[in-house]
Amino acid sequence: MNNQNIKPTEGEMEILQVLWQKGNATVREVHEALNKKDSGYTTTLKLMQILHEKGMVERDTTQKTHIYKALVSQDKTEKQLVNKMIDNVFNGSAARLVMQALGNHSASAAEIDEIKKYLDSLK
Amino acid sequence: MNNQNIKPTEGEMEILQVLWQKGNATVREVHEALNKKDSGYTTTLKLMQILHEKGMVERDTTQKTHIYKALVSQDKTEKQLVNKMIDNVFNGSAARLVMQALGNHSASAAEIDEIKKYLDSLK
DNA sequence: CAAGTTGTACGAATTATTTCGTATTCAAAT
DNA sequence: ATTTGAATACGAAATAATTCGTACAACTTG
Repeated sequence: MNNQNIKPTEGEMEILQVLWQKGNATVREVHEALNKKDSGYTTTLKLMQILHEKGMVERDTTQKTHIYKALVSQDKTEKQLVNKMIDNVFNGSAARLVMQALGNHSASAAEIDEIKKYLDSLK
Repeated sequence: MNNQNIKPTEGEMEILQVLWQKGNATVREVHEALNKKDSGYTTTLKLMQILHEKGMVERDTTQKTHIYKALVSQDKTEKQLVNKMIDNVFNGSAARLVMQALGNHSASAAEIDEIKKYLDSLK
């Protein structure tokens, strides 16, 4: 199996989000984007170092201030997490998850149309 | 807010699943349903006791062998977890989660039809 | 009734995750 | 050059979650 197991923790996930959104960023940028009142700069730093150890991000260390970039793709990571939830929570039924997601967050009419279009494209 | 915060851990979640499916069950029944090779009976027991402490399950202790039953609803719990994922992973977009869930191979043609029907019913 | 079996209770060890304290390095500014 | 500020490194504390060992109670059943 070609299966790289991407399993970011919740804290790691928050950081990856920022990196995906920004493309690349310094620790300070990430830390400020998250602006957590409950944890300090070195916590963010540490988490990013751990992400690096685990091979989920790369960094440019040619300058004093390192620049980080996600190595795992947002798409793959999201798929992993969603699949895990489908298995763990919805007993393997993607449809059940979808309905729960929509029944819920009162998706707008526009969103619903978008999803229908998407469903058609799957055929 | 009337918001009871249901936040089962992954291990707790597995047990709740069995309880929802079976209606009620003994520790042994749950443990066997899960058949984990990597953890013993007392682990399952402990987790179920913790669920009880937290008020997520109730139990009938009139007999020697206790009988457990979920107190939190499957629907509410699923909603919580899905919402959390929408927020944490999909930046608040239910539609993105849905598409990610369906873009997988997890959804069969039949499932997709079912979802479309469901979408129509939402209007 | 004694021995074995099955159950609960629960503290404590283990493992995972997050958070921080502190040392050190580098660069800019006085 | 010295001070100051902003950065990394990293061990270790704090917290959370899982797992287990072991004591003990309650039922078989021989």
